[in-house]
Amino acid sequence: MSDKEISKKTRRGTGAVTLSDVAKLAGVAPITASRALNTPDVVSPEVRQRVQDAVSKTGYVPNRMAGGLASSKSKLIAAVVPSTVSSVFMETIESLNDALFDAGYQLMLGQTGYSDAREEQLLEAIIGRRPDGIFLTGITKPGKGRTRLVASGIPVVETWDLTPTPVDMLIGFSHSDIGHSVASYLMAKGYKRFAIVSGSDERADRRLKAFCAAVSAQGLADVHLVKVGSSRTLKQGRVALSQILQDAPATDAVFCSSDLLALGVITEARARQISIPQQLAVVGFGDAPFVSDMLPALTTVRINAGQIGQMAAQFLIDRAQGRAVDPAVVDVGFSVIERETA
Amino acid sequence: MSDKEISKKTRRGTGAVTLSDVAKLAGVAPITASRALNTPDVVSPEVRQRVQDAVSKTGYVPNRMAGGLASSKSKLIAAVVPSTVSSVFMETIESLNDALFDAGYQLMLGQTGYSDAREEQLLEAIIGRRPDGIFLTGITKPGKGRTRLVASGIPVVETWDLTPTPVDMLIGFSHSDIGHSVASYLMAKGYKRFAIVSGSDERADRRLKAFCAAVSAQGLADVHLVKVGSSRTLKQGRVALSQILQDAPATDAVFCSSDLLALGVITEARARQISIPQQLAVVGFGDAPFVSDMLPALTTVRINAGQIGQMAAQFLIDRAQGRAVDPAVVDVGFSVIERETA
DNA sequence: TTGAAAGCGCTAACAA
DNA sequence: TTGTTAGCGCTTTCAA
Repeated sequence: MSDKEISKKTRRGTGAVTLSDVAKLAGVAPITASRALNTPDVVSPEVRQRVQDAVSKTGYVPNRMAGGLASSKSKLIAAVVPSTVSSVFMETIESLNDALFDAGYQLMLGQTGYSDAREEQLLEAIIGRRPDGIFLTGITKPGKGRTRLVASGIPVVETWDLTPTPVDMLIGFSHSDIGHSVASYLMAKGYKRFAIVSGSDERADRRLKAFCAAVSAQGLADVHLVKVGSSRTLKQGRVALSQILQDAPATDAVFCSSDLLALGVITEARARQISIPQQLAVVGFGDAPFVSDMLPALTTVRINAGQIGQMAAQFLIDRAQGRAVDPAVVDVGFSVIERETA
Repeated sequence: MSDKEISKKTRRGTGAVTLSDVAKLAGVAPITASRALNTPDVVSPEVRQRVQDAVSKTGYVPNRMAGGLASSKSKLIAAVVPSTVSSVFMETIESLNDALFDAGYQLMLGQTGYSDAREEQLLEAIIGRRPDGIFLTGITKPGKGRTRLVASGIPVVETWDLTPTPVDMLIGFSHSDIGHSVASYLMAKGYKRFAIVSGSDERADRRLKAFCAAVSAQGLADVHLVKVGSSRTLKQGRVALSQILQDAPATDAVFCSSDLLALGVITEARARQISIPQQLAVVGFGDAPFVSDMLPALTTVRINAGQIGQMAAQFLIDRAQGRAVDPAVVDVGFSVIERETA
């Protein structure tokens, strides 16, 4: 009716049901309808009911963009992972997402593909959404991205690593300690000639360096190193073992930077009738859900990925709701899980 | 300065740099700054430069929530998966996300944990964000969720299955055809007594039924069925084979509803010195990246998961930008990949 | 090519 | 407990 009259310079919305529509139907002011939905206890039971009915009748779904703009609370948390298919990180994301959803938050997921340029773009896109928190896999290197992140004032939790200079909160573990522990573990078992099969990322490098340092501290021979790409497939593990056997045939223990690589090494060993762990020991990294039931069961480094996700969710939610988080730096540790391959 | 004067009843924003700040610094109206950023060619080069400089100087990051509210375009796409750790779906999500990001869209990820109630909640939360498109894993059952989805008017692409009654767009393949094809494949190889190890989801059930139908059409013995939970671990595959050997020892071929289950069956067979494929054939589902390099290499059903993600992104973006998508229903098919286990 | 005005749908602040 | 008013930060519409 009145549509025609105000046709001049009137912008129509999407036609979707708005809070005003609901309020009108319930015979209250929009703000009262808002309260009936968001803070029900502050509204009389009768009004609450009328609003509820109006919501049901109209099929109203609140527009969170508008709510977010008005309240400066997006109820959105962004997470950045190198890759989505790698299940090591996704275990964390799964528990993060679960915990967030239960608290009424949505997850935005971005993947960097291990590219710094992409990470930079991604961070800008994320900040543009004004999320209430940001989950990062790994540590942020100094640079434009980090500066923007700090400038945004958005709560950030870095994970999966340790650093003396976190952007904000931190939940991780020491990769150096892992390298050291695995080396010690293997040396204690009497292994003497080591090889490492490693993906090319910075954290794996730190495990590797500590491993080598521990080995040379005992006066043992240099560690033979095989680098694979960032994809870390079973196939690469197989190829790596072939190279090791060719270039360093005396190798009696291999430390792999992922369980899948370890599985590849084991597979290749089986193809060549090399017995594990008698002739060759293998240690993985990650403790993927299936490696405990493999044959032979994989000795590996266990990270409590689910715990990282849960804690991160808690930290982020606490901060989003104005509570302090203390301590804001947590070392969740790791454990070397002894099974059959070493 | 003037802050003090308007202190009464003035709501202050987050203190972040806004478009107005940039505009002021560039000496233009806000709308001109907006145009300089969003439609640069419609603005004079000189003004464009001034605005760019102001952006750099201030570190301005546009508030997409505000932009979205004003333009009714959120540049957000939501995706729903049953679980995040299962890499079958994540391969699709990865390519979906890549394609979306390149087009300036962000991905919101929700997981249902295979629960209908949760899916319902999730859908409501998603619609509240007014995404420009929704990616769904599987087919939406009639119900409140589906009704809301249709009512929202948001472009939807259902995937990973086929149905004569899609909500909107559809990219999938026939699970019945898969069951039938695998049965035919195995029977052609001379296998006669079949078992199925299946997760409890509706799509696996359809593969299973078609498999059984094809088998009984040839007058062969009933298919022995082992159901596992929704988690589908390697361990469950091992347990399943134990059960099969006990309850149906004459079984000569097993069709598993996931590659990981198949890996479990193979592992258990190895533990029991059952030779594959001589004594027992095994077929998986999914063609996970590592199964081709296993020993023995897994015969499985390949789904082009990456293609599904890419197409879905294209469909959703096209529709979000007002272009029609035709055809809106695509069968991407599947293939039975013959390797060593069958 | 630039700008003024209005409003997207909601909530914070204040008042009653 | 309820309502009024004024924005949140941006883009659409219309006018120059």
